[in-house]
Amino acid sequence: MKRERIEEIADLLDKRGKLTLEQLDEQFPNVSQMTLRRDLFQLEQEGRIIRVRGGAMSVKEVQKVSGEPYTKKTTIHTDEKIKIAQKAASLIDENCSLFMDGGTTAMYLAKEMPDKNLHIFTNGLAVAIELAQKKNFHVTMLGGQVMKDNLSTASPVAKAYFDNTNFELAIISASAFTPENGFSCGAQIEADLLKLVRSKAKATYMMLDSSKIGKIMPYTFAHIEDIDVLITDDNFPAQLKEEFTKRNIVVM
Amino acid sequence: MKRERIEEIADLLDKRGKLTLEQLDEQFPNVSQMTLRRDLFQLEQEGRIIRVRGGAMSVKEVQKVSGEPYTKKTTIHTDEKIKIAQKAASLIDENCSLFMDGGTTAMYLAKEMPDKNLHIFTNGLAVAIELAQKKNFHVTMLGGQVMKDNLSTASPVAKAYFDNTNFELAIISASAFTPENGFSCGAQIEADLLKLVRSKAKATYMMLDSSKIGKIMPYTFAHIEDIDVLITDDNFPAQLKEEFTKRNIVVM
DNA sequence: AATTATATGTTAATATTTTACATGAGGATA
DNA sequence: TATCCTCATGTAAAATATTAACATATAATT
Repeated sequence: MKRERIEEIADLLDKRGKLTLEQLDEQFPNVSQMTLRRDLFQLEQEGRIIRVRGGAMSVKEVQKVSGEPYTKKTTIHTDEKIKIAQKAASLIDENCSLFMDGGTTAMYLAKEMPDKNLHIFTNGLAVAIELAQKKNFHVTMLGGQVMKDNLSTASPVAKAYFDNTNFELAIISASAFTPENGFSCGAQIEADLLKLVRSKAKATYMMLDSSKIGKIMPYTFAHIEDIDVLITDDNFPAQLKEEFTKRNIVVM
Repeated sequence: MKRERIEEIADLLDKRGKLTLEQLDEQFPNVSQMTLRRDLFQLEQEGRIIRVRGGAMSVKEVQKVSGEPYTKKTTIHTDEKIKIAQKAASLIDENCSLFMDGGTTAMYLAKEMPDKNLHIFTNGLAVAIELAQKKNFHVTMLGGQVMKDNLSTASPVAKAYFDNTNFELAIISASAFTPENGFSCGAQIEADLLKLVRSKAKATYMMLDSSKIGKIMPYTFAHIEDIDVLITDDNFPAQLKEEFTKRNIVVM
């Protein structure tokens, strides 16, 4: 009953963003202010809220203030990305070994994935940290030069890693896509890595939100026929979908 | 000059994550607390910090997914570690190539380091992210299995990376130290990596806050005579210092 | 140099938070 | 069931931090 109240407070704070002790007192008339204070203290210990003079605020609220911690992109496509991530997460079986890239969508995927026994390789620093939160994951970080814009690594030496390792699945995403130029990204070294990953994996799942369509980036790392499953959002053009399905590529 | 001070406060907060008014007062002895309060108020208005009882914290700090989480209990040894980090930072020359480990002290060091042209290798995920914030740093992440407790990587394959790379300096820290057992840590694979790093570096600087002294962890990766400089705090026992200096190791 | 406006300092008043101790509810044990 | 124990909660005083109000200084403008 203590725990329930605390969770209720946390929910309320996530919803409202910020609450004064007075407001909390109104919401919970049957306990004293001191108890509420102690609850807030505990939530603070758990890292879920920040106590400020007069009350407390939700950590989530603060995190919202200026969008993604490491990308400047505003969160317009956030909802789509989360949905794509959820779809992708539903495709992952237990006891499998897979590669994830270091992009924003992968970040959401990392959060959505169930905490099952999985071996995961990634070249994303933030993704690796997120994955490391899950008890049952075995996470392997690929080394290499750190790209500051997307906090991923890439290195010609990565090949050395892959020589001893196997994964069934590659779940990756692209910065840009057109039917003619395929899936592309902004760095040569990254493209090389992704090609390598593709060749190593038994299957490649591509996560692509529709905002990427029609854009071209300098380095292509895959063409339509190179992938097995395309995971996208509802705005994906029907005629483009045709292009994939007629090549026996699942679009979802 | 008001603006300058405010920016300085903001920088400091981004670096430290959190500051008490008392700490701020020490940093700015020529203005009154009230002025500092007003500065904090303004920064809060600008959405860059959050004022909490006793002081303030950086929004960036809160936005950080993990790394050095604000959740972690305000460690007593924080101030010592910052001082150690500052000493270490003062030793780093421009245009040099160095290795840093993934520990907490390294995290502080990453924040304290001046944004000069440097090549830095690290096995710490959070450290790499922190280093990537600096424009002039060339950061290379070592790959390997991610250790969840300290967000570092280690791998037998790391050797492959080191074959092609050189660094002059290794700045590392240990989880435990005794004169008999030397510098030790909690994972075999980590010890192996650190030994490798030592052997590869022209000089090894060890950061050790005095709380580590007298503790023993399972895997020793260096003995007293293996290091060149010991960077520690004021509580470092004088007789132990003797042990180092008589071997021509600089203690600072 | 005079006059504003802005920034800073000082202290008292106010509000919040913490501490310390008291009470009560529920659970386990004999 | 009585007793002891632990944990959650309540109360009020004490400690601490914040704000408000006013005084003074500094910089800026004419």
